[in-house]
Amino acid sequence: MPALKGPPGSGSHGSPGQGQSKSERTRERLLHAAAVTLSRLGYAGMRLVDVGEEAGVQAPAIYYYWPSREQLIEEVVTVGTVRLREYVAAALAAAPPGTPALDRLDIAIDAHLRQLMSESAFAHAVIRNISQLPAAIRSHQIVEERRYAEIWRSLFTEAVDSGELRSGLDPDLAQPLIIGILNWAAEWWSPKRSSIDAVVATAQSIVRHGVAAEAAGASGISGA
Amino acid sequence: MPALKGPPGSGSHGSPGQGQSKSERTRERLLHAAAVTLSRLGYAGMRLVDVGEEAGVQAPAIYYYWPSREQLIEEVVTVGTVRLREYVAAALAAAPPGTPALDRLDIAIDAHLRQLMSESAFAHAVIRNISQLPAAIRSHQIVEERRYAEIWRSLFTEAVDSGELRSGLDPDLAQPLIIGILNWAAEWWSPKRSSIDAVVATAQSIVRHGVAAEAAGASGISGA
DNA sequence: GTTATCTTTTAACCGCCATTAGAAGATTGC
DNA sequence: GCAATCTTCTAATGGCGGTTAAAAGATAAC
Repeated sequence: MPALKGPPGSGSHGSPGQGQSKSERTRERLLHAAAVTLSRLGYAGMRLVDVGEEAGVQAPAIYYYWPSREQLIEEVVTVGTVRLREYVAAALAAAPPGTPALDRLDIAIDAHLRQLMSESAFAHAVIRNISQLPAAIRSHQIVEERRYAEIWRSLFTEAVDSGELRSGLDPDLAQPLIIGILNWAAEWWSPKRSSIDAVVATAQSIVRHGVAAEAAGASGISGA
Repeated sequence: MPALKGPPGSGSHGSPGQGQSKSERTRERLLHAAAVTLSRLGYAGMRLVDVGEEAGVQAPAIYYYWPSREQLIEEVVTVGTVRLREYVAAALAAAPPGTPALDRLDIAIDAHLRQLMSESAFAHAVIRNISQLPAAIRSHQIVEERRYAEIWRSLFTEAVDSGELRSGLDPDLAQPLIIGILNWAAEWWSPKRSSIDAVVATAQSIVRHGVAAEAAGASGISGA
């Protein structure tokens, strides 16, 4: 009975694959393959054979790293949610203090969209599957998701408090509607269709005008 | 070898269930059950047992009406797309001639959201599954979807031509982004959370301000 | 009330896929 | 280069679920 690896990658997703053991790299390759396959075929449709194929490995090899298919999926969606949250949080944290709420909203939109469209199949896998995931698998993910939602909630709260949000707009409805703009991009966008920059800019423009108080200008932040 | 029913419901989805034979009603019940189950469990996760259970029938009974699981799903997604398109098209057709493009946009948003949130599990099933459906199953659906997309494209074209769309906004990007606001509502909205009317009004408000040319007023049409 | 047809059920069948067992290949320390 | 461990493979196993077969229940016409 070989001692199963604890999850070593849990904190090291900054710079992908250099100074790790072969085993660690295989594990990451499998996790990534699972994310890709999961977003293509869905929760019930993802076969371990597909994952193995995507990673260049036979299916049973997966059991060396995870005790079950369910655990693998659980890690994919948890990692996907965590990375998305951390990416957006980091972008916001990098903004100088005193940045207006609407500019911070632009930053969050930029980060969320980029993470979704280019950075990782993980966020993609989460967004396409949460609604169909058995509750048992979401136990960890759901915690992270709530933490992420909290970021957006506070963005809107800031905007309300500073008077930047158009009055009469319910922030508790506006927020999920705006998220919809971003998340749905995972369904239709492809690099052939347009540049990421163009999508980000258009989304920012629509959202800013869509929620800003009447007086607000149309400017944005620099091109981050 | 009992002659399989041709699809009798193909044109009669206006007023649900009164003057039909028991068989026709069972077929509709099964189709609806399939839509519900499909949106809950996804393409690969939908079991015929679940569909049967939802409809109060044993699974093999399904084969009296459809030759295979795939054909059943194909009908669900096709019907879902057709109904959505027809519902939105009808709402737009009811607008008086000369209605400004942005007001027509409000109408389309209203219709799309209502169809999605209350009218039918069908649109729901489509939206949650298109990306994961095998191409073979989408052959018919995809045609209807293109026709539906054409409605939205022309809405935006009208808005551009009449100068109601904010200049600098790419309508080919704005359109799918706006659709995202609507479709994603299927993921988060529940009747416990808010009224449909509130969601519709908020979405309309965000979209109107989001895409309107600077001079445009914030008014809408009457409440439907 | 009997017969022909329509509808639904129960009881297999069969293939697919997660999982397990156990053997073979790497890898590393010595 | 040899042994211990780590990693991956090939070859079963077992259950689940789509599908088929054939019988049993409705239904309607006469």
